[in-house]
Amino acid sequence: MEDDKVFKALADPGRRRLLDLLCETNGQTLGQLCASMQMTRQSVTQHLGLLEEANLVSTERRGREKLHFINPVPLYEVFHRWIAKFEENRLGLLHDLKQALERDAP
Amino acid sequence: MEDDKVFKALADPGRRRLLDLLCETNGQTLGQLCASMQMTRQSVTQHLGLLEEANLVSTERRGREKLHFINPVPLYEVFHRWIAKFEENRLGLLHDLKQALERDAP
DNA sequence: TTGACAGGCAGGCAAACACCTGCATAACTG
DNA sequence: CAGTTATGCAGGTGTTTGCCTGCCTGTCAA
Repeated sequence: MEDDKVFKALADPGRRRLLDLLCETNGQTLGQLCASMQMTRQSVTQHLGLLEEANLVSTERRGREKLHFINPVPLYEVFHRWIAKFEENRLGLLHDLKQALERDAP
Repeated sequence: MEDDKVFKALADPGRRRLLDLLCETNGQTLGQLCASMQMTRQSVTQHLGLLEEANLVSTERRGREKLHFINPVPLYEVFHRWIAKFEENRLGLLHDLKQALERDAP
């Protein structure tokens, strides 16, 4: 259920770029992020909002500024769960493939 | 550049479900997948098309049937690259966060 | 207090998306 | 061959998305 927000948040190149920027320099203000983003401040705000809803960034107000911090935890959780699932079936998948091919040319 | 297709392909719950189904039983036909999908065959076809463009599934024709096989490799590549990037900066991120907080209340 | 700066909120618009219906094609089966 | 089965293709529709403009609120500094 939460996974969906994470996947959808990562679906946009701009949002992935924002995560990259925060990965390089954490705790940037909205204005700082806008300076690297080639789009309107309002658009950046919207993207950051989605990232925040997906729990990928957390924010903190300091006076009239808003600082943005990256939160990689949901990334780890979602990815590891997925990797684990496919890793687990990896040998099985190869086996199925082999069987399917042999069904064709026994 | 290829990453974008992978992320976009994973953004839809239906497509993630298709990957799940193929993970359970690899090499299913379009019809078999449709039986588990609560949407029109044409919609499923469209989703499978996107998954194929993202190199997450490969197909093979057998007579009038089309078999679908999952390809977890791009998943590993993309995820591992991302995990590595954030993992690498993990301590750095915590450090930045601490500094930002101390800047506020020294 | 006044002006400049940082950000929030509302609405509009075009493109993308997810879903569908309807018809066409290819391949097994009797 | 005729009928059924498995899939392909074209197009149409309602919603979501990404981006914008325009205006409002709150904060700092002279």
